Amino acid sequence: MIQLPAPEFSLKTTLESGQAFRWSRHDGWCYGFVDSAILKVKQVDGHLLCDSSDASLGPDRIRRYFGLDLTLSDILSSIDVDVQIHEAIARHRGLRVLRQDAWETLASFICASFNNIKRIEGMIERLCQAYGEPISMNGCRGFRFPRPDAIAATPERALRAMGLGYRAPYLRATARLIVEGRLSLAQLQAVDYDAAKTALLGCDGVGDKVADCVALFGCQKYEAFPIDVWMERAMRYYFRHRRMTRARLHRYARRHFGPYAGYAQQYLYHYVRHLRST
DNA sequence: CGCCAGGTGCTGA
DNA sequence: TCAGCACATGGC
Repeated sequence: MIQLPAPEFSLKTTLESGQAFRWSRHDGWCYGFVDSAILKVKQVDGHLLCDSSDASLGPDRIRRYFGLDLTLSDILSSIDVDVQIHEAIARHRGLRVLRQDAWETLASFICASFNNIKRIEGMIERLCQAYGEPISMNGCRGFRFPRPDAIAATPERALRAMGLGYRAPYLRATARLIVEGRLSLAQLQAVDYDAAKTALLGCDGVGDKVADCVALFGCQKYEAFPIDVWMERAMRYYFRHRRMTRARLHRYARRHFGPYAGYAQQYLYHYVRHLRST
């Protein structure tokens, strides 16, 4: 059992903020995957208690996964530039942007387009059960996220049978791009935001929004600002009487919030999605 | 049943 | 550059 300090952090808010689609909760513990290992984790006071299926998933990677190596208060100060984001921060302080595996993030958000989170979770779970490697921890069984070559080798009709709909050919084509070496996900970690986004836009089924999600959640590009229907709705508040295309909203947001615009996006996204329920 | 969902690709102005 | 449209599917 690993214990690590987790100041300025809310595990629950972070895992429920729509960044990751494979976390679940059973009797007080959160179960999910970090890369290809199962992680069992719970927050107690200012610490995380962790148990992992694989020795390769150590404290360093867990700390990085949850973004605990960054000082949240500094980031939040830098984006706290108007009353809307101020309210979102006040309500959900502790939310952090995850650093997930780039391939899993890319594949997941291709599935996420024009879709709802419940169904996205179901689609991904079926993909894992059908094409991922089985793994178990303390008798708890699960399936790893399928590797690109497994997806690339699967006929389109089989992917459609997983409920992917028209996204099936997109996912397969993108997997092929990676298998054939025409897109290096490792490279995306090293290059800057613009270069990473341009490369991602070369994938089938990847437009501005999905590319920004992958850049932000899978490539640590904190200036990425994904705009989906919820964010468009949220930002309408910023421009009450003007019609704005997503491209214009995107330009504005990046300039307005600065190098951690992605954090602002995630706080605003979570905030507007919970306006009704709280 | 109708509406919505962490949109994209394509077409035509 | 931007608007309009088709695209699959299931949750609510």
